[in-house]
Amino acid sequence: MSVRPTRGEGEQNPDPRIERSRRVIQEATVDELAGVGYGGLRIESIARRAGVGKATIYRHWNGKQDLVESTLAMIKEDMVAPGEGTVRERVTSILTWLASYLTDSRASSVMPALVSAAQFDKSVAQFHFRFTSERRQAMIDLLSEGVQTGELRSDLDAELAAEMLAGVLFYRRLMTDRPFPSEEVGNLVATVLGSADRADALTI
Amino acid sequence: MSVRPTRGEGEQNPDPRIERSRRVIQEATVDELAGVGYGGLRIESIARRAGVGKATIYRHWNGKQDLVESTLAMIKEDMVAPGEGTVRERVTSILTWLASYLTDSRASSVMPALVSAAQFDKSVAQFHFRFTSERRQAMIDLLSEGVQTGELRSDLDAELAAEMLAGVLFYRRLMTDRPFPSEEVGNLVATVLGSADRADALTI
Amino acid sequence: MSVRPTRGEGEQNPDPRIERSRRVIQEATVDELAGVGYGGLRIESIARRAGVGKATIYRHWNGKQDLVESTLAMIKEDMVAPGEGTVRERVTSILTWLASYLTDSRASSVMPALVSAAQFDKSVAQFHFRFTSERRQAMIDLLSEGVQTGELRSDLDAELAAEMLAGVLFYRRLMTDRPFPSEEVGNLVATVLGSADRADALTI
Amino acid sequence: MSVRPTRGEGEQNPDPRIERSRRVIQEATVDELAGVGYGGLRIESIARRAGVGKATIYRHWNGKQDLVESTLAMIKEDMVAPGEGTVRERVTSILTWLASYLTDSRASSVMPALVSAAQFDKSVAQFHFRFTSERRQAMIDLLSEGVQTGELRSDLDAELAAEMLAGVLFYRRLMTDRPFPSEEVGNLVATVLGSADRADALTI
DNA sequence: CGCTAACCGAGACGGTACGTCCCGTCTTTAC
DNA sequence: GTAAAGACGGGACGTACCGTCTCGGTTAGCG
Repeated sequence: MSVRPTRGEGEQNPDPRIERSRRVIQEATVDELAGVGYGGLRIESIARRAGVGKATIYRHWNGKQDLVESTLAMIKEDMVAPGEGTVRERVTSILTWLASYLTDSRASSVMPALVSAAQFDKSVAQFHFRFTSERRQAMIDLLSEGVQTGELRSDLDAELAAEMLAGVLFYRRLMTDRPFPSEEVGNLVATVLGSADRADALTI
Repeated sequence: MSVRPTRGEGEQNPDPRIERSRRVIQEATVDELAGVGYGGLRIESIARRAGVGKATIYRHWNGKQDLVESTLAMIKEDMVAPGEGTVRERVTSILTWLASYLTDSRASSVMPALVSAAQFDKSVAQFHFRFTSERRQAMIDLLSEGVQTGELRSDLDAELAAEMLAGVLFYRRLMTDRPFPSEEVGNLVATVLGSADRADALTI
Repeated sequence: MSVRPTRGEGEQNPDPRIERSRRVIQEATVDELAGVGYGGLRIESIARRAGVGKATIYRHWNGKQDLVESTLAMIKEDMVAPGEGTVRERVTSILTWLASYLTDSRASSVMPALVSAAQFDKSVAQFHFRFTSERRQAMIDLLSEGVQTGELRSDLDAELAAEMLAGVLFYRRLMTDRPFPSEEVGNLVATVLGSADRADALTI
Repeated sequence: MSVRPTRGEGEQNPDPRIERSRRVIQEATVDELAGVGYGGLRIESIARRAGVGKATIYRHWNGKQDLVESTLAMIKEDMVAPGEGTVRERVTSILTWLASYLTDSRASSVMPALVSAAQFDKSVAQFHFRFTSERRQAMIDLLSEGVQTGELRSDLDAELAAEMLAGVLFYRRLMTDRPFPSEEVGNLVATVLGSADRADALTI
């Protein structure tokens, strides 16, 4: 947890320098994370890049871990809204976003750092696993909805399907040097959920 | 590349102290990696744990990266042989091993470290991706064999299926705190390849 | 020089808060100086002890050096008036006061700090040497008066005698852990000036 | 006390780098002390001036105080031997050396720093007072010898005379900007001990 | 079997980054 | 306008490791 968490809406005007410091430091942190990863992160580099004193970082966060956690939480805010349409369309939309997020986004380069840090840092782990869990649950809910409405075949294991869909994307991002291209998401969805025009005949 | 690469079989007797030093240092490295990850790795800790001088490590490897790479290559040797039986059985056997490898093995705890290091270290990346690729290709070959012999349905996309199978396991290991249990590998295989007794009716 | 020097008597009423701030800050400064010396002086400690904001100190003084200088000048005001009686009595009286000043006074504990600071700080040096010089000149004048009136022997070197008298006291204060006891001042004066009853026989 | 005190004669060859490091660091320390005093001393400045890593200083000393103490002890070694001749000649010789030491010597500029530090630092105090005491005792012994041999008048208070002699020199060094010139030492000695050719007529 | 060269542990070295403390400046809010 | 509170950029603190180096003390295996 950061020393001084983002304030609630009801509070008075704080010193605007605080806002500014937190912002420039987090921006520098994202850049550094993307460039050298969690392990290579240097507080002094962040301070230098942000043009602040090292003490200013420690004034707002308790250390590298705290800073990274809070910065990742900030990035998470950028997450897409679900969208509209059939379940199949919404699933495709979410996965397309995820694929491009893992392919292009500056923020995505912190994912490997996060995966690694989560193994050895309790609080990073909590953040990482909770965040993943939320994303996954949203997908499971969506798939369950499709099963209930009959759009998806009735014997679909929503949980396993969700893990296969996400699994392929993360496998390609983390274990290979060829991230899953967003153009092929349609193909992946068709494979896991069955193609739309033969939905009645499909088994997975 | 290590300063003194593992010798081929044809070489003369080296000083046995060298052999011993390399061994105890790599053992200590595995223990440290499992305990604190790649980022937390300290050469001095390894030296202390191995009971050797720091210089002895640098005498045999060029640094942390070189040492870790060579140590991981050593671990890789432990990889299972394919086994026998039907394609479905062999696939299940490999995945069961992989699941338990990712769940239990001391060595598995270096996987997250490897994932992270691969992003920022060219040579670790090369090692990591090549190793993954070999594993994946073996699986693809196996699935293709199944398609050709008619054991698996003809429209199976071997590559995508391989990525789904492995993807679920790695997703669970890297992105969640509940690694995929080896007991459920049969279920996973049935879902992706279709259950054996209805193989003719399955589409993936 | 302090930013806002102590006002002369003719000035308008200043904000009484200013007067109060200056006072409590200087009191805290004396306490800190006595406690940790010039080198260990911390502006933040003074502010905390005085119960004022750090900025308040900088509003009235330009920094540590300025604050200390102005504080020492304040202490100096406490200096004794010469007194009355024979020259020998007045000399004894002044030295007795000086001995007890160097032995007991809270303020005396800043003397070593002053000695040290004078070597490296031009303005502290000016203050320190001027103050010492005034004290010394008063003593020389007094001794010269004694020589002229015939109370002291005619070949007395007033300047050297003054330095011997003060020298012993300061030597004991600064160079040993046994300050010169005020009870023995009579003995010292007798040694340097000759004992009163044999004044005609004495040579120094 | 320094972490690794100067070794005894019987020991084996140590790493010669240790000797060298201690030397260049102490040389740099003397220079810095002379330049900025004890209060202004910066470990990083010493390290920079000596061309060593900061850690090397902490490898050999426990901190600023320890380093300064050990450095002053080193300087003390340079102290003159008593010399020969009559007591009066030897006293004059010692004081002449002390006067020039306090006037010229690079090392003398650490004296004010020492005086100040002794007030607030127990171990510096011990060193400072002990050193002063040894010097003073040597002078007292010398004067006592003169009294016993009849070279000096019998009613001389050796202790007080020693303090007057040293007192004048230190008073001039520490309390004024005009250190006592070594050429006038003869005059001072004559005043305190009586001039040689009228020794029988002298008091004090 | 003894010599010599390689290998070893130990740890000093010049560095870099850590997280903490204080400096002197600057900004805000309360009175 | 003055004050308390405290954020800010800067820089030194003392610690922990880095990767390099030097040192004697083994130990191997060739002569």
